[in-house]
Amino acid sequence: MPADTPPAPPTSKDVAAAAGVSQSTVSMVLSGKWPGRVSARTAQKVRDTAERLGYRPNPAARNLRLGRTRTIMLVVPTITAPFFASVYIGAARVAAEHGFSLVVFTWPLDLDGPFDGPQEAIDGMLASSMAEASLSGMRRPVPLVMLDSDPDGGAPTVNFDIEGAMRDLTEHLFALGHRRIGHLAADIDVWTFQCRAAALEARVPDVVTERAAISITDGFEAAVRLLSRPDRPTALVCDDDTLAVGAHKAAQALGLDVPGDVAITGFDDVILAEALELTTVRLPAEQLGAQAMLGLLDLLNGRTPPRPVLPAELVIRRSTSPSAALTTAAEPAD
Amino acid sequence: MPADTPPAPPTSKDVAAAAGVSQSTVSMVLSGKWPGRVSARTAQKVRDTAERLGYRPNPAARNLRLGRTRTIMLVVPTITAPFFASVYIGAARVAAEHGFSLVVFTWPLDLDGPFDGPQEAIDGMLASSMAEASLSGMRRPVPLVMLDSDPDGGAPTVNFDIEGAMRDLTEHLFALGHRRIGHLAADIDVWTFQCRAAALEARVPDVVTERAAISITDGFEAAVRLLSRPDRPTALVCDDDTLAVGAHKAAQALGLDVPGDVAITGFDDVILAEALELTTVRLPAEQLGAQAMLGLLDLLNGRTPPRPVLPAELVIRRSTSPSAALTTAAEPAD
DNA sequence: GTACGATAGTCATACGTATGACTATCGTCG
DNA sequence: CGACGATAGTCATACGTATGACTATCGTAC
Repeated sequence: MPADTPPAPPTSKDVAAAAGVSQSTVSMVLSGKWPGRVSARTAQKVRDTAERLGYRPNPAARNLRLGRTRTIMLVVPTITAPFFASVYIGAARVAAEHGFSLVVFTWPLDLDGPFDGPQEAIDGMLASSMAEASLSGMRRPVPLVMLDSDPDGGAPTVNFDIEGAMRDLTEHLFALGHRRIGHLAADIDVWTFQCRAAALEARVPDVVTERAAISITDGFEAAVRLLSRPDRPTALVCDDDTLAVGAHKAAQALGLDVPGDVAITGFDDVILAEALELTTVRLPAEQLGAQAMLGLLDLLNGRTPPRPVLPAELVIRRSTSPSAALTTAAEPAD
Repeated sequence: MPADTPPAPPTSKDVAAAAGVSQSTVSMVLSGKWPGRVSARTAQKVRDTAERLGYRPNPAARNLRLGRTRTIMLVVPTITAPFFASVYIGAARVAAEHGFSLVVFTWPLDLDGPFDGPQEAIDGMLASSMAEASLSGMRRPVPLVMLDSDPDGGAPTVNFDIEGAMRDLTEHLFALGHRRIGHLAADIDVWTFQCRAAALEARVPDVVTERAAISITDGFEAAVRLLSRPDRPTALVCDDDTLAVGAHKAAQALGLDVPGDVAITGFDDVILAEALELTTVRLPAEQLGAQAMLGLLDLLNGRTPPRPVLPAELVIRRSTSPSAALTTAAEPAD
């Protein structure tokens, strides 16, 4: 009596036998290439039996034969941050639309060693600039698109228009009368944050900067330092919404009203910013992932991908509200 | 002149040739099984040349040969929610420790159709209870562990001690003098939320309930309804931190002080709760993912997995602060 | 009637690995 | 000295797919 193992899934050979044709024919029909090699009658018969048997091609066999996996790896420091999760969503959607799947590889920021992820099983990589330093250890060149990274760095990139965002942001603050601006900077030495610092310093002559790890508590401490200065800034520009939350708490702890005594802005527009009604810069993270995936598909098809620069939108909320500033903190400015 | 294609990665055959042995020997040495079939001398020679050539086994060939992929799929409604991202982290860590990789499949809540993810390429699944309804469409039985789902539902589960958490939560609120409690419930019909409602109603006789989709704005509206009742609750228990944020905003909008006029609690303890200083129930999401992955490994090895129930911890913060309640809202209760 | 091009398929093989079946060599024991 | 068990390998094959090389059939044109 045969053991009742779950029946093995049908192979193309099973379909061939059931349809009365050869395995090659099944393969040719289902691949869709080979325009005139199979008659319409036979093709239909094959498709019907494949459907009836519930045939699905074995991915391992296909990968082996074709020498590719249709799998892309996304390398990010963490997937827990909503920003990177959104990047994932955008990239995964485009990947799925093109028959690719996307795996996440989290490469913590505190690991500076060379990359040693599963390189062999993938056709290409999307890598956050925050993982850039680790990419040196690649054993063989893998098609690569960098996210929010130095456009002159060699690999194709997809970027945000940080300068435009910073222009809108500073003009907004200037219009509210802010002149002394503090910069609560992320203490990670990657391109995107360097870019934010440069863009801010280019527009605000006397910016004062404190650096902090991206967390509420570290942002809190750095903001306390900024807000305790004799020449206390009237606005804090934070590199990240999480830091802005810390800054908000710091202001409260020091008895300062937001936005009356100090305006606060974040970056990214994750749900935290909505919850605390923070003015922030909305970075279209899903678009970043989607565009990067499209660029990678270009690369895999031998085309040269574009290097898009995605617009970032200033989202004005209560933490820089002018009315609050005027009614709470000072007389009308003019 | 040969085109300068990137050199193909070395195969076990290349290693065999370089070491002067057969391909079988290479395979036997590197697999580590086959204790006495190869002499120590030869084995070392094979390992050395493999190292020298930078040989890595081709995963597709291995998968084809062994009929498995060492890939697990995690099915969740969204990876953007920090809770599920943490589940992913925990599961991925355990998976990596055992040589498995983890892919994410997001199965949106609004899709009630049968599951049609890439079933063939995986050895097993972890599925959130929020995707449970979709699992009927599986073509062939796949080893499965359910997350935070009905323990009597057939598949192995990993759960939180919701009843214990609700006991701690209600006792905390009772101790603060709260008697009329509103329940801001998630309007998703899955086990975990049914469980929360049941646990709450078992302990609080006259709970009033409003349901809302899990978002700040929907939570806001439902909370407004709750707080506008003639018999306005003095405490709102929310099924989710996101809902609690909406409730917080609703209280503000109605001119109610938190926690003076109304106490608010959330669920999950994501960063939102920290940012708004919400009392909440900390669900160990990473542990959930890790334990589920361990259970799935048991299942794959023919063992019967345990059905752990993970403790949930009450995290008391400002939104139920007793001192604020006493000083702001009312006279001392006794 | 045969040569030929098109049509409609089949055949054989390769991808790289893992493993059951087989073999050669050697030391030892009866 | 022949048999035999252990040791140390090799050989051959299968996994399921895709595809270049090959073949059979037929209608048509010379």
